Amino acid sequence: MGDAQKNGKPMNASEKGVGRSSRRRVTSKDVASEAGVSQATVARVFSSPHLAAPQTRARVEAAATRLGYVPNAIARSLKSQTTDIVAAVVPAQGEYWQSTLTSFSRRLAAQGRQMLLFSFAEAADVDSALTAVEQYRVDGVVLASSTISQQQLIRMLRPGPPVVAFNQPAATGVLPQVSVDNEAGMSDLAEHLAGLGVSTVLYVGGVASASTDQIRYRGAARALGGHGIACPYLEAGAFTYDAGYKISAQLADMDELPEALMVGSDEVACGVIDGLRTADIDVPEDVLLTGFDGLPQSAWAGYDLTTLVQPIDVLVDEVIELLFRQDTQTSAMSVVVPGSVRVGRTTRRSDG
Amino acid sequence: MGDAQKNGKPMNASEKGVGRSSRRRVTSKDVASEAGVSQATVARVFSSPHLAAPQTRARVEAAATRLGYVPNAIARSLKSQTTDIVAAVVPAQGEYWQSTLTSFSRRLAAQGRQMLLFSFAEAADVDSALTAVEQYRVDGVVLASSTISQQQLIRMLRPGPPVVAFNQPAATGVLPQVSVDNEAGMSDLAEHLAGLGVSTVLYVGGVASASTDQIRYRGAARALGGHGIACPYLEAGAFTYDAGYKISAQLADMDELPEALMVGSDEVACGVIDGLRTADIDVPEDVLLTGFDGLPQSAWAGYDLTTLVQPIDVLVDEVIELLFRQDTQTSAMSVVVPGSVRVGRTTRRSDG
DNA sequence: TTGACAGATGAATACGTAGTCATTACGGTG
DNA sequence: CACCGTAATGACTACGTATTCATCTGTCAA
Repeated sequence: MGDAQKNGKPMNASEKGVGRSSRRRVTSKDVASEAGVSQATVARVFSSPHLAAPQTRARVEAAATRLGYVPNAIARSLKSQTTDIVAAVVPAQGEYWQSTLTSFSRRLAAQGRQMLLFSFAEAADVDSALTAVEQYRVDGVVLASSTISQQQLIRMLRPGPPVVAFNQPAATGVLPQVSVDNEAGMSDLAEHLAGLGVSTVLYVGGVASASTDQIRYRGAARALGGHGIACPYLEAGAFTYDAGYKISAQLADMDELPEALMVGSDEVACGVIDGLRTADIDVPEDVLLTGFDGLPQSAWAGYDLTTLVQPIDVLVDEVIELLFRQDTQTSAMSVVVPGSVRVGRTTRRSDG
Repeated sequence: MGDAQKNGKPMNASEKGVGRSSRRRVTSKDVASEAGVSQATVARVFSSPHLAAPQTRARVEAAATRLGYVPNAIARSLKSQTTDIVAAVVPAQGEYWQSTLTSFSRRLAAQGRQMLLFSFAEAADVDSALTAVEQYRVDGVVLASSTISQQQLIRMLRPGPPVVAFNQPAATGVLPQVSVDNEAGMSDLAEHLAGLGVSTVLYVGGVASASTDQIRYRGAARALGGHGIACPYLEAGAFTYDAGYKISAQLADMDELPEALMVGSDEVACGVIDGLRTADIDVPEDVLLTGFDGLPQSAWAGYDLTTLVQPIDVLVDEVIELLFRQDTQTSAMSVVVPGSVRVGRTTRRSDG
């Protein structure tokens, strides 16, 4: 009550009613008058505490707590021209992307940044997503998806936040890019098969037009070629379980099965395995099989794929570093991270 | 040159250099002077076009295109006190949440809203996530996770954006909430088993303290009790594949297996199936099994679970509607959506 | 011709914060 | 005691937009 008297001015509008029940959000101004300091001081206490006297800081913090003050990030963003938000443009489908998303989100959170998520089902939706990305002045953009067109990539080159492509080799030279070493990875898997004495191999790709698919196939074909092994290509049509399941019917109809199948992604590989099983073809007894990506499901005992495990946390860290490093010219930089082969049951024949 | 002369003032700082190469973002002011109108008119063309003369609108739009103007959503948010952003607080782990995320994201995008993603690994991270949520003045918050504490829920009750809990029965009465009918769903599965003549059942839960787990178990116990069937509870310890895989060792060690296992989630169920298989126990030959959730993987031929399919799109729509409906008092509203039983191979014995 | 009126536009302002600049107070040095 | 540097703080402004209010133009009816 003493305080109320000390303040000679009549209650102003912002104090009408009990105040507690007001829906209006508390601002730094409110805290200022509550603590008996200026708005500038309140701002300092929250953004650069070392510039405020300890005693003042304590008083302001107490007032802020009392009023339930929470700094307005929107206003801060407008003033500071930085949002602490990173946009992620990611396909709605596919196990792989979903598992990378949360990794991204956590890494960013650890830095005090947030992730604005844009997922798209159709390639056509990418444009509207990019438009939205431009409106929110995010601090960085991660483009993930092998189906984003070259033209859409170029669109992001106009003045704006830094952009990094994720696992999208087609972007090399156009945008800074981070990906696993697709070619070497598939090559390693091929060498593994060759080491097992395999002499006939069929490659089952996802989408032939996707750059990751092309490069992975190249890795397989080259390595096998070095051993005099041919490697025909068969397209599943999508990077999905269903596509793998369906294409397996064609495999089952073949006059003679190859000794091994190299599948372009784990999710497709799981579909292929299950599909073959319905035709009474067992993996690995009747045909060996390799995957790619290292999805959690690929390690499930029901599948236990031999696959190339992508070090997702490393990839994510590289992307973030590339986004926020300031020193060098990163416009055409491409970071390639090696994966590691995990040998599972699908390349282990009981009879050796 | 004529224009330059007309403007008596010398070039100001913002026009230094060639201008084209400047990194500075184009503002409505820039467009205004380019089009020879006021900033207010530019704003009108973009936010309420009907208030501008068609001819003016065309001129402004042309100028905007020429300059590559993109409205600044941050500034708009500050002025309009609305961000068109919805925050989602979601656990980093768990297949289930990942599949709902993209559904959310797409629905929101269709409304011109974006999703700010907050994923947390530890329950302790929830608090920092909620703090961040409060700073960005989002238009709505979706809380998804059975491990968010009551206290954390209550924290969100302070004046702020509307909050809806997703599949979190514990929030009922505290926050508006949307979930699948866990009890009825598990009850339906139990009836299905009872219809098969099963007389001994074991329930394998995820986390006993999670409200979803409790309610699902209750559904199973009640329905089975109605048939005079007991239903002991066993806790896997987490809603993960690994937890299911590990707990299956305990099942394999039992003196006598029950006729059926009711598992609290599909992901755990997959782990249980694979784990039992290593002990040479086959599903469904040696023991029947049901899951819950209707994950994509549960429909994979390798598992083909009998499970309760959650209508995720419906749930998501309900959440969004609850967030943005204005008319009614939604503070204690709880929406429960029925799921549907999908019968798979795991409750089909070849011998009937 | 004049008044009323609607349509179109510009000037000014507010949103909530962070930083620039100016002011004050204070302790130490010559 | 005068001077100066530093710490602490307040007044003020800019960030880019949407909206209110006032102004202006042209049309139509009286």
